[in-house]
Amino acid sequence: MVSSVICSLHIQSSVPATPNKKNTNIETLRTDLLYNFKTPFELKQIHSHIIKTNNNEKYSILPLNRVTSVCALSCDFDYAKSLIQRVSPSHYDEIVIWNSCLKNFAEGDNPIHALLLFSQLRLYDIRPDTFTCSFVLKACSLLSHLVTGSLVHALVEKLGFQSDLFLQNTILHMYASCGLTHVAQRFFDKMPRRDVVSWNIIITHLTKQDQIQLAHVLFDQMPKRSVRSWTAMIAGYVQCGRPKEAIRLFTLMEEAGAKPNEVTVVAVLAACADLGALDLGRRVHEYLNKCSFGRNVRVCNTLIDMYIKCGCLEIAQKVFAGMEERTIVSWSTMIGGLAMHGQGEEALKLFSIMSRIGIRPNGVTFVGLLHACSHMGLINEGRRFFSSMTRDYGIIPQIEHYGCMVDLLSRSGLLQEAHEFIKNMPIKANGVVWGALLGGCKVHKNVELAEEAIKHLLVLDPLNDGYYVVLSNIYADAGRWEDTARVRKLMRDQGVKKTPGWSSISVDGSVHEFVAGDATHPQTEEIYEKWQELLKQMKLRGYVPDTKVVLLDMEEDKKEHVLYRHSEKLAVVFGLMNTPPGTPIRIMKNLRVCEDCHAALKLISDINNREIIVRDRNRFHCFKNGSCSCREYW
DNA sequence: TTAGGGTTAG
Repeated sequence: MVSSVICSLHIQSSVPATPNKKNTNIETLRTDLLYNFKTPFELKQIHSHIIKTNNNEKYSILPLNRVTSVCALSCDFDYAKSLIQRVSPSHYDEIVIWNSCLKNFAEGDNPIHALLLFSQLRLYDIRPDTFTCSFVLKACSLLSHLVTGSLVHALVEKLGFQSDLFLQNTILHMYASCGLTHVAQRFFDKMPRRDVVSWNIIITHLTKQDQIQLAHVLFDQMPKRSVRSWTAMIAGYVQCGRPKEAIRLFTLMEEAGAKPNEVTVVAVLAACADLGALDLGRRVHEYLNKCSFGRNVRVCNTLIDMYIKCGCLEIAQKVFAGMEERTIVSWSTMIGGLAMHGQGEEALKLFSIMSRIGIRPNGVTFVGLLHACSHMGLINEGRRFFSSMTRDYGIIPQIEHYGCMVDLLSRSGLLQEAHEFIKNMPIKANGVVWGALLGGCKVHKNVELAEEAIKHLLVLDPLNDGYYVVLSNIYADAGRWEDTARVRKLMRDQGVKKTPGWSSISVDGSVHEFVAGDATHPQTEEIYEKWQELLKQMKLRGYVPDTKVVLLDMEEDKKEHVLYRHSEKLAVVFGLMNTPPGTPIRIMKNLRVCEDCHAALKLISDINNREIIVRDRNRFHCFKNGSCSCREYW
């Protein structure tokens, strides 16, 4: 291709110089060629053309970035060097040109090229300046390349660049990126001068190392904070699973008058998603509508995730539909969200649309798809997706995918096949995988396999109370009360305590949290009165309390009493009393919904003509007109 | 021509 264009350049040199349309096109071609050569060979062809046509002024428009990039990593370093000197020796310092090339490499797809070029520069005795060091250190940070990083650090000292604060920060960042917390901390402590960037680097690093408390101590000590300082702490709290602290800090940030940017917003929305804090999430959305970054893809992706996890699937769909640009994260979030909300068919439809327009799925997309299949009992479809991910897309299944497959098979009652599947897995099964089998054993009442699953779970995840509870339920279901007692004793012996269940509901911006048997809420009396009223109506419609879910040794009527005070029932009754008729009631729960509450909430939704949306530990249940979106599959 | 932060599975 290039040769033919070179040829046309030769032809052009013989045609009259009168400007015409054809000439302009050939000029464009010439310029294209000058800017688009890809190999040293092509560059040399251009070079020879310049020499042959004696067109020396062309040297001045040779794109230097391209000349250096194309030659730097080939064996033509000498050639590039000589060409740089020819191009414009009076205007440019040679190192500036190499720095520009280093910058492109460090910020490009293969930062290793920056390190290779740097070694060439050293080999040719080209003296680095502060910029050179900074770009190479950036590449070292990206590659966690400690060897070169330390070498450049030593060079910085040797060349006397220690007073350059920019470089000091870059070195600090390099040590942090290489995971050398102690070295980074010592370096930070010894820095003769620090600015807000130095503090931000060390704080961000500590939050990533789960040292959030130490990070907060430094945050409090900072002489001056920037938006990035606030953002680093807020994002740090979200990443280490403390969304409440993240939101508290965001409130302080607003009070301090700092203006959130797109990264702050992503962190805050993620915290809202974790907590189900819809009110704040909505407020952030309103803020976004007035901001320049309201259309940022990552911001929109997190916004979608927030609405999904706060139970507002339709708004999430609207945000998704309105996006100008979508990434695979947008599609995967939406597919997973639909599955979580029991809209499996919609999830699969969205995947077809995505495939049709040529978007390539990733591993997370398949987790969503497999969830969708699992919740709809689409065994063969799930099997097809599982084999397609490797065959068609080269994605190696991870433990999450195996977990989904075991869940799919177990829920459908194919327990033996699920067990075989686990035994044949190329990677070691974890607690989630065996837990999925145990869950299937509960639904399909298979005591023997449940015992096999628990044997593994006691080793893999001995402190997880949920597994003991499920096994105990399985025994209770089979009328094996002695075994139920044995599981409870095992729990006691192992020092495992049942996680107290709680449910929360947000009304007018305040969150009301209820635990089982709650008597602390100011409206307790009214709530229980309303419940008794409701219970009568429910019983008229055939509600029978399912006391087997109560694992305590007590008489039946007492068990009923315990059952009636489950946290989600209290939260729903509170919701009925304190929200306008006809509006949806949104509940968040830390554990899975029990069978009795599930049956009760279906009836309550019908009696009161209310949509009740419950987010439990695993998924959403949307109760409406007496049925649930999970179709009893949970 | 140089420094620091973000999204989906749980």
